Amino acid sequence: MFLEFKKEAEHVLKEALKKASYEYEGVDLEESEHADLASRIAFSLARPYKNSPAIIAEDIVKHLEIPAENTLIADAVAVGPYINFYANDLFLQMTLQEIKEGIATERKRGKIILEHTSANPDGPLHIGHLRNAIIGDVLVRVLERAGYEVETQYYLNDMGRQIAVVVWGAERLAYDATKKTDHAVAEVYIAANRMLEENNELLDEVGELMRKYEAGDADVIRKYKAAVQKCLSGIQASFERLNIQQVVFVWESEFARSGAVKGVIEELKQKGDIKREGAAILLQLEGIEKALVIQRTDGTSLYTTRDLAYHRWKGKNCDRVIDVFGKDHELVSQQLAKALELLGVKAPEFVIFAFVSLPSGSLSTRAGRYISADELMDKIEEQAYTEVDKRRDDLDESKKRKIARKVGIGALRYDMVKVSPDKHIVFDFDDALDIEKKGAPFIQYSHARACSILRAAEEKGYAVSEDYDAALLKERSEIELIKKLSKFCHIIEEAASDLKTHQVAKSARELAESFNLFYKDCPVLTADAELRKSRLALVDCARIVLRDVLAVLGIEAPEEM
RNA sequence: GGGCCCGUGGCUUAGCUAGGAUAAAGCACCGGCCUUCUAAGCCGGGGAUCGCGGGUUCGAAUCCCGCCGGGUCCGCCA
Repeated sequence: MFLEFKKEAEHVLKEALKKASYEYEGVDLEESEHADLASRIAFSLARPYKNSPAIIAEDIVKHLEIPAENTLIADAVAVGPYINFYANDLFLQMTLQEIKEGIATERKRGKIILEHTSANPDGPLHIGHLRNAIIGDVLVRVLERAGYEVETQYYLNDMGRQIAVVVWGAERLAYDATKKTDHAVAEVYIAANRMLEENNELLDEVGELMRKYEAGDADVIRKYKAAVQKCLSGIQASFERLNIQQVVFVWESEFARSGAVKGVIEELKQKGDIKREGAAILLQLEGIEKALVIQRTDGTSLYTTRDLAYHRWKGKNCDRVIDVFGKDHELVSQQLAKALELLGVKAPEFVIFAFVSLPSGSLSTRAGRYISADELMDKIEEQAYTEVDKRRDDLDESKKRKIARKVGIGALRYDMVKVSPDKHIVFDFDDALDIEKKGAPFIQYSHARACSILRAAEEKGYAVSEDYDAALLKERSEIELIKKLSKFCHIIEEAASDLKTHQVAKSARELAESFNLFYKDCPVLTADAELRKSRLALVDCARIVLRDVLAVLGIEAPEEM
């Protein structure tokens, strides 16, 4: 409902500006701690109209006309240079009504192909991939909630040297059948790398595998598929445990063999600024100093070219392309965008996130220097279990485990998504396992409390009904809570347009905070019958929005904790 | 060497795109609150030259320039 309120305030303010004959660019209407909405427009009018901001604000307010009925605005006043808008009782009432009826998200806004994670299938996901996967997955959920149809893709780099090393290693070493499959693959990969380092002449065999794979040798393809699938099934299991939504795996090799890569190279030769160094082909892109190699001296394709073919295909098959990439892909993504422009295909929108490193340095699967997502999940769930166990010895074992899973994975997801993607993270195990009080468990706890009130109400025969009077909700904490609830759509809209998921995490925490204040201030079950009905309605609305905002974060909402 | 990103209380961060109302939170620390719907909660307290130096502006954490520290990338790896 906040969006409707903002729209109306904007309209009213624009009318006043027109009436007072001010020329303006934007109305500069923002959320504020001092009002429900505040405009700073008087500052920017001060200079052209040679008057103090306070006088101009006063003048604008004089011309302001708030409709007599059917309005969401209670009042608009000039406070010094600021014009402050306040929402009225109808706004509060409509907010609750809208939540109860279900917030409409029927608007169809087109199709998005979003790519995230795309980790090489040479081992398990590690904490770096985790950041990619979680940011990507929350983005998917935000965009879906905002009305887009989203297909999530995982680009599978099966043509690189790493995978060739895995395939080569698998012919000489046995997978450890006792381990999760992706971990078994990593062991072979690490061991194979060591063998190759000690015997450089064996590298030719790896090169031979790569050539045969690109050429389409049936036997080699079979070996590759087996190795990649082995790793993938492990990765997929981790995704499920992390509550990552369904992804479609797109194999890089398909673009190489389908002729799409050749097609891209031919097209770039015609449309681009090409130079040749021997048999290699280089593409000079506008504004980028370094030329992009699009074909090797030996005539084979490169990762970049194949990626270009992939992105051309994506661009043609949806309305928006979004890529969640690590910082190391920043230059590559700029080159990609420029080259796609040459090809006449829309460029992707990039969400670039900074690295996760360990105190000992950067992560490396090949060197075995990483913390796997599985290990982290195991430990955090265990930690969550001891926390549950500490508080709830009345519950049976399976119930405690179930809650611990939700809390542990939730805490992990929240911690990853709460910080801005361009912040570099140095991973600290103790820190990660310190189930932060104001993180996911805090929000989940608020949800559980709301559920608990509703359960107790039902037992006493006080069912939530449509028959309540929102006007009875006059306590400060009640009003604050409703206002927080009203912002849900606004938060989703902002996150969907800025592609900034960490703000959703922050808003979710603030909502939980508001609920906890209400919980403390306003007894529900012991209130008078009429007030009780209103408060029960509010609790139910809070439950719905807390559940929804957690769902957008991909965090499960337990009904008890 | 060049490009891009980050630098905010002891620690982790939000705010920076579109400059404005006392710089906002969490952790840690100190003190208080469970006979009332789950204390994973609530209330109070101390603690910040917003990396440093200039500039623009009536006004700068926010914009511009320089420097320092960290990260990342820089043609035939992916």
